[in-house]
Order: sequence, then structure tokens, then C-alpha cells
Amino acid sequence: MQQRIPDATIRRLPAYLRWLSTCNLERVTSGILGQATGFSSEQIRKDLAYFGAFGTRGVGYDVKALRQEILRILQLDRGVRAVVVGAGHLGTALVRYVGQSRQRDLEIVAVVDNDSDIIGTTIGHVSVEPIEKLEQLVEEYDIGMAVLTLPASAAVEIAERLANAGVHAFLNFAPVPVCTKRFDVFVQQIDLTLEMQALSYFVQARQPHPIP
Amino acid sequence: MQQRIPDATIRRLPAYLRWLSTCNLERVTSGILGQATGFSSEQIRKDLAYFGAFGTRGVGYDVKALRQEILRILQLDRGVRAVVVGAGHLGTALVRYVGQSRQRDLEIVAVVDNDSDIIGTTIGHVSVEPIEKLEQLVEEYDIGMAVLTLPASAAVEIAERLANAGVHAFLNFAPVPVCTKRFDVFVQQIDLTLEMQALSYFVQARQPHPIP
DNA sequence: CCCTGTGAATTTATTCACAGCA
DNA sequence: TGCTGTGAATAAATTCACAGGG
Repeated sequence: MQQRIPDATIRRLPAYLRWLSTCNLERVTSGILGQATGFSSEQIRKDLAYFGAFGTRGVGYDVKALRQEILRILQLDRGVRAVVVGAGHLGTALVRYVGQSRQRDLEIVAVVDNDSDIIGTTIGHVSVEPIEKLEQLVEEYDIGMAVLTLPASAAVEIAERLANAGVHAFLNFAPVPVCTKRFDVFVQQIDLTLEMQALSYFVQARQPHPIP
Repeated sequence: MQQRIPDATIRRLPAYLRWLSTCNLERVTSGILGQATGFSSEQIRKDLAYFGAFGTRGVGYDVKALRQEILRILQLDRGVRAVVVGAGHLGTALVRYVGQSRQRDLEIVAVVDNDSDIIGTTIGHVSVEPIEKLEQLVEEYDIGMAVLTLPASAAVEIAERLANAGVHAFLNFAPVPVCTKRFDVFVQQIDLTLEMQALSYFVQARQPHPIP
């Protein structure tokens, strides 16, 4: 097979993965998985079919094999190491959040900040390093992903440094576009203020109880 | 006019709004706005045309009028009050973040938690209230939106309470679906772990320097 | 008979192309 | 001429509908 897998599919895979990792079942049907994750069964079958048929007709999917396959697609089977830049509240929350699920597939291996008061302390089990060591850390840990939770003023420059050091994937919480000129990096922007503003529209738009 | 405005358009409006609020210009063209926000000029013209023609041919758009119009569409012109449930690192980050932009359009008016050690303290200029006062706060401040930054175990129940109290829009950071049975509420799910896992795919998928 | 896999139909979103007005 | 507004074309995503294997 091997046609391009749509972005929308990629974004759903982690949700499937989480459920498969916690369901304690051997087999599952697209209907059950859909019920659990909130997507339609057709959509799940289509998503899974993109990377080859792993289901058995009349039966369903083998949970363990399917889980392994999704890990492979997402490149999580070989482990991805991430650095969090900015040890403020948001950075701290993220480290704690990701760290508590003791999984080897995605790991935050370092937090970087420029505040000398907190450099040397640890968040979760991750130590806070000075911003100067950025490139060194990327090299040392083979870091492939960076999470930017720092002020807009610093984000652009730091992102550029990371990209030059070989980091190709960013989750950017700073309200400023980064690495706009580079085509070798992928930036997922999350702007919490904009999310809330967009949500405001739905405060009124969603009608009370339209027929299901 | 008055046809349905696509969701994709709604999600772009806040980005336009931010730029319009900070550009210090009187007039703007779709090309300039596109350059600044990273969208195509055609897309911007289409988006803006959904709610009536406000541009002038050959000239562009009046910044102040356009900004006001977007505020109106997003229902931000009458002000939206939000409550943050959970005063952990993520909740704290959000309150600080939204609070520092001293705007009247979207305001976090209360933080709620169940930890007696922090109840009564303030975050930014917002005081932390006990979880028991949830319904009372919704009533008192006419709250239309809730941000859930609490453990999954508590999220479902609290969301239900909020929905019953009249809150119709949620930004949910808890890794569990809430208000799944209700059609009178809109839930925007943000799961930071899932975002990072999806991003992992792009660590390898994005080719180095494909032709622009 | 059940549930997968998949083409076809449909809906949604984006891009193109240009008519029309300041 | 310059830029908006918009129908037409295209692309992307979802849903439908059903053939076919276990």
C-alpha cells in the first residue's frame, strides 16, 4: 500500500493508542474503539486501513498488535526525547504531566531556563539546566522535539537555535510564530488565549438540545 | 446574507483579532493581514466576507471597524467571563496568561480549587475560591465558560455541575471526555500528551527542505 | 452472520480566477 | 489600477454502502 496518511488521521491515532494501552482487552472492534474514543467506527476503520489491514473480518483487531503498529507509525516505538524550554508554571505542568505516565515512548529528558534561582533544581525527576547548555543537551540526549513555554520575546531566537541543533518538531505555546522560514521543521502552535476566544463563539452558537 | 460560518473560519478569527489589536494601522489589506498571520489573502477575504462586506475595493479594510466586527462575531463585545477549575500549575499559568493582557473582552473572574492551603490566596488578581461555591460563582459573575485543569477523576462530575449551572462552553485539559451526553454544551478538548504524541510523527515525516 | 476494508457519494475547506467598484 | 467579493474548481475529510472473508 503506502499512500500518504492524512494529518487528521495522525491526530486521532494517539487517542486510539491511549485507549488500547489501558483497555485490558485482547481484541477490539472498530465499534467499541469508536464508542470509547468518540469517533465513528467507519472513520476508525479507514484510519487503521491506511497502514495496512490488521483486522480480522468478523472478529476485529488484536489490541497488542494494533497498539504496537500505532507506536510504530507515530515513531514512538524507538522512543522520542523532548526538551521543555521555560520552567514557568506551564513548563512545570507539562513536565509533571508527561512524566507521571512512566512510559518509555515519549520522555521529557530536560528542562531549560535562564533563571539562576531554579537552575539546578528538579521538576518531577527532570533537572533544570541553564539555557546555555541547549545545544549540548540536544546532542547528548538525541532530542527530537522541543516544547516552548517561554515569553514571546525569547521564543523566536531559541527556536532557531534548536532547529540549527537538529530539532525538527516543536510544540509552541508562545504567542508568536517561530521558524517561519524553515521547511525542515514542523511547528504545532497552541495559543491558549486564542483557543478561549474562539470558544467564546460557541457560548452562544451551540443551540440548546438540537435533536441528536 | 447570514449563512453558517464554518468552524475553520471561527478558529482563525482570534488570530486576525490579535494582529488588528496591535498593528497600529488605520487600514489593512487582506495581503498584509495574511502575511502577518500566516494565512492566504484569499482565505482571509473569504472569512471576512462571511459576515458581510466591510472592505473597500481598491483600498482594504478599516482596522477599527473590522476589529469591532470580529469581537461581535465571537461574542467578545459584551465580555465573556470564565472560571478556571483547578489551581495547579496549568491553571495558574492560564490565569496569569489571560490576566496580563488587560482586556475586557475575555476575563477570568474566578479560580476554584479544593486545596484548603491555597483557598483564599490570589493568582494574578483573581482569588482562589472553594469548590463548593462553584454554582454560586457562576450565578454571581454570569460565567459562560469554564477551563478545566483538574485531575481526570474529578473532571466529569465538575463539568456536569457547571453545565447544570448554565455554563455552555468548556476548555478541557483533563484527559477524559466530559459532558458526552449533552448537546447543549460545547467542549474543546486539549490533551497535551496526545498533542506531543501526534507531533512525534512529524519528527521524521517532515522532509528536510522540500522545495517551497 | 459479523465485522473489516474500500470504492463511491457527500460534505467541508481551500485555492483559483476574475468581475466590479473605489 | 488595486484590492475586495464571490462563483467555480479543486482538494481534503467524512460518511455511506456494500462486497467479501472468517
